[in-house]
This record gives sequence, C-alpha cells and structure tokens, in this order.
Amino acid sequence: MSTLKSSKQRDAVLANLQSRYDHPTAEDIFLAVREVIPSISLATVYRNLKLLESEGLILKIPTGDSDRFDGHLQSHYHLTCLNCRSVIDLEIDPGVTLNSLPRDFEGTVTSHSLMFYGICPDCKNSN
Amino acid sequence: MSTLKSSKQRDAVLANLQSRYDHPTAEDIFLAVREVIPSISLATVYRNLKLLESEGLILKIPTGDSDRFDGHLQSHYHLTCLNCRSVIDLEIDPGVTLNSLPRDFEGTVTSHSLMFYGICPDCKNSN
DNA sequence: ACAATAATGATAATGATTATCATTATTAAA
DNA sequence: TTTAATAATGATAATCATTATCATTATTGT
Repeated sequence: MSTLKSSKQRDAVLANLQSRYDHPTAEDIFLAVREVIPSISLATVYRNLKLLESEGLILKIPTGDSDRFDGHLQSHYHLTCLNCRSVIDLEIDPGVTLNSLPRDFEGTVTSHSLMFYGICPDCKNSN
Repeated sequence: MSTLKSSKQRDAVLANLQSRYDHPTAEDIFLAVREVIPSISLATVYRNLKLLESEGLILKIPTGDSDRFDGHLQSHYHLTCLNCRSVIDLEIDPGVTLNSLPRDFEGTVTSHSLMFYGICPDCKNSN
C-alpha cells in the first residue's frame, strides 16, 4: 500500500476549504487556490479532494449537479437554495424530531431529504 | 407555455417506476421498459424522468454517482449500502430525534446526511 | 546525494445527462 | 375525419463533471 507524501497543493486545497463557509465546487476551489499556486491543475484539485475525503478530513456533498465540499466536519446539516443554488449551513438542535424539522428560519424550508449510509441486510448476511 | 400531451412511453416509465421498490437508475428503467416498448430510446427515458420529477410524480435521489429514481412519494428515507451500492427504503418513526437516528436495524447504519431544500435568507430578502 | 515512489500538470478518456433535429403521434377545432 | 399545430419520439451529437494516463518533478527515508 502507498504511504502519503506531503504536497503544498494538497495543503493549499485543505486550507482553502477550512477557511471558507460556503460550500464550493471543485472548480471554485481550483480558482481560489490558483491565486496562491498559479501552476496548480484542476486534476490535482479533484485528486486531492478525493484523497482528503477518504481520509475523513473533508466532506463531499452530492447535489444532483456538481458536488460541493465542506471543510468543517461538525455542522452536518445543509440547505440548498432552490433559487440561487447556494448551499448554506443549518444549525439544528439534535433533539428535534423528524416531524418537527425546521419549516421556518431566516429563510424558508419546503422539503428535506435524509440519506443513511451503511450496510444493507443482504450484504450483512452474506459474510 | 407548452401543454402536456400523453405518450405511451411516458406512461410506461411511470408505471415501471411505480411497480418496483428498488431505486433504479435511468439505465435500469430503460432496460426494463424496453421489454415492453422495444423501440424506446434512452433519451426518452431521461426526458420523461425529468418531466415526471418536475410534475412531482416521482422523486430523484442524487447519490454521488448515477441518480436514482423513486415512484413512491410517501417513504422519504433511504439507506445507501456502502458495499453493494443499492438504495433501500428505511421506515422511520417520524417522532424519532436526530440524535437517536437508527444506528442498528436489520443492517448497519454508520452515518447519515440531511439536506433541506428551500429559499436562503439572502434570496428571501431580495424580493 | 541517492533510490524509491508519491504527486504533479497536461490532457485524453469516460460516463451520465442534455441538446438537436428530422420524423411521428396526439390533440383540438373546422 | 381531415387538418393544422405542436408535443413527443428515436437517433445521435454535444456537454459537463470527473477520472485515468503518463511523462516529469518533488518528497522521503537511507
């Protein structure tokens, strides 16, 4: 198995992601990091985002169009604005129930989707 | 604006989606409907899935890879199996709280993601 | 310094989805 | 029931996000 080697490109991608609170696409990050490392390639950004995600250092947010990324592991809940397509953080009391999920905050919530990740019964039994 | 016209292809796509409880991709649906309408095109399946979703008759589930579709509007919660990549329904008591979300059922739940859809404060205020 | 190899930049390839366009099917009205 | 208008289709090209390839460069432990 391969051992990680450090690189300033990877560090810069992670630092950028941890410095911002929007939820940028790979392209967004590429444009931002290029200000610091003009030679960086888009492929390198994608590569490192994948790596950082598998290391558990960042979060990938699938959205139907381009994936978004989040450098902050604590706040798990997001709102996708159906108007401007931005993704923002949503602070929620973890004691809230599914049938009382936020309908009203500074904006408006019209729906939500909840996805669980794990092992399905079939896979669990065939081991 | 255009008025909807009926088509047997669209009916067949919807019927197929409502008859099954897995969460097929557009390709899966194409293969199934082709058994009934051999001449149907993959583009027609995509077209009608998009149309049916915008009509609110079906649900699109973004997953990071190919989108999945759901013909059943009631059951909102899903589990993505990290092993076989299948998406299955998960029945959850709506009175359950976020910090007591299912960790154990017939399978295993390791994490979850909750996405809200609506209008962000910025867009709401600029109207 | 050196050897081993991970990371890079450039770019080609892939895979999913959407757009185009000539043809066909559906609809409402004459 | 023809007809005119136009939505839907099938075939396929185009697009867009992401991944793979590959020759070169950078990092690491010795």
